[in-house]
Amino acid sequence: MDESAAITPKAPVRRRAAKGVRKRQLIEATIESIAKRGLGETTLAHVSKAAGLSQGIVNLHFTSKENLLNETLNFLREEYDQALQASLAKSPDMPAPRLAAFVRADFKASVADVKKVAVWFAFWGEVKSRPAYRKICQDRVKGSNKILHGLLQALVDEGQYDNIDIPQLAETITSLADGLWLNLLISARGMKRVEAEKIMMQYLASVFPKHAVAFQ
Amino acid sequence: MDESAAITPKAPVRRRAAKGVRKRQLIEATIESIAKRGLGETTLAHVSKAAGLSQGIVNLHFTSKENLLNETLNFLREEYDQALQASLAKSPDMPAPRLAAFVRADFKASVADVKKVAVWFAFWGEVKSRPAYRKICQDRVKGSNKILHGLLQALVDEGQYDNIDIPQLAETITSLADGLWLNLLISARGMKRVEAEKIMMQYLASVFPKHAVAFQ
DNA sequence: ATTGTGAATGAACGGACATTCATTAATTGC
DNA sequence: GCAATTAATGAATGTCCGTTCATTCACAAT
Repeated sequence: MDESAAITPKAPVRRRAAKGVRKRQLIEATIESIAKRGLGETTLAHVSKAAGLSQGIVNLHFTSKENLLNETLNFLREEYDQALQASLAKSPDMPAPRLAAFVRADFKASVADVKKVAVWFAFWGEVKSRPAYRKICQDRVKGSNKILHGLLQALVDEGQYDNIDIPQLAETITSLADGLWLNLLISARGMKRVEAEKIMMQYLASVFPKHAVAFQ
Repeated sequence: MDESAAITPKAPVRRRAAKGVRKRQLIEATIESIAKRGLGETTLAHVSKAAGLSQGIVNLHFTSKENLLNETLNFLREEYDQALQASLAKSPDMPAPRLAAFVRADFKASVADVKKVAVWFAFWGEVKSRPAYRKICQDRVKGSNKILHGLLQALVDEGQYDNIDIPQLAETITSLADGLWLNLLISARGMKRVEAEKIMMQYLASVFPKHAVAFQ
């Protein structure tokens, strides 16, 4: 909470650190700040202070604020991708459980916590006017969409489902997931991750009734 | 496009106008600016210039920028409500067509055009850190959710549908609608309103198969 | 120890922006 | 017509914030 407490207390303050370490540290401070104050109110002073470092530090490592924000969004995207891959890697190699693992990734605690979701929305809110943000957001969807298509195709084949328009179904699934994220953020009586996940699963069970057990 | 062209050309520039007229004019200029530049880059100079008025005009009518933004979001909410009411008013008085009218309202040209959606997302992006925004957004959902529950109940009764969890279904429908809006905003190969609407209808037809005709 | 290197600092700078307010001008009531 | 009223202006003000850069400091090589 208090952003001046970010310095490791006992250990003699390491004044020098590897580039990668600092950049990551600053990106995480940025995420914190955006979640707490919003994109508009986030200043470099906030970020550097939260990281326990000095004024000019962001410009040193990222050249500009704009750059820091781009890299922050990119970090979020990579983190999302990795969570997705990890979720898939753990699932048994069958279409239905894999699809379940795919959508569950969206609601894992590390991905769908309110802070992270708030930051995603902060960037989405500027997508229209910032091509750089739009590009990164599109890349996220493009990557996961490709996987999703594969999973859906496999499942349709396995279950001999008829009349399923895969591209359209994929859009529905991603849209529903994103909309549930908004719910997580806004909902008055605090919709929870598990509840969102349940809604998602219920939907998949209805589309693929023969595999309903996989979506419980 | 060019924001200096907002003055009505021939008519002798009316220097004075009713309070309500000016406020509305400024709110519309704000929406334009947010859609074009984003919330973060929107300045009072942009807004007043786009309205063809002077520097201090926003402070005169809204006291502060914060106030202007709150009222802009509120305007959007009211406009959304009215579009919903209008859509319902035109529909025949039967559950299925009414439900169709309800969701179609979300994808009417006046409501779901890219500009407006961009502005919604701009505000959603700050919801976490701005209680005032959150409140207004919650109110929007609360209002439409109440109507939605009624429609779903009526339709379930009429169609004798079993095993339908109405609150959960309502969440699914609103979430899907919001997610489709995000798609409208981000999607590379420009998802269109009609396409989003089709996805929505398809979903409803699958939930209420006996009334599928109403959702075409 | 001495020196070279580059990470880190933080005071200073300049531009942008919200807000203020004295002034101007249109409109209304008398 | 003549105040009185109030919308509107726009230059001025003060604050905030991103960026710069001369300086300091930690560390490694020699």
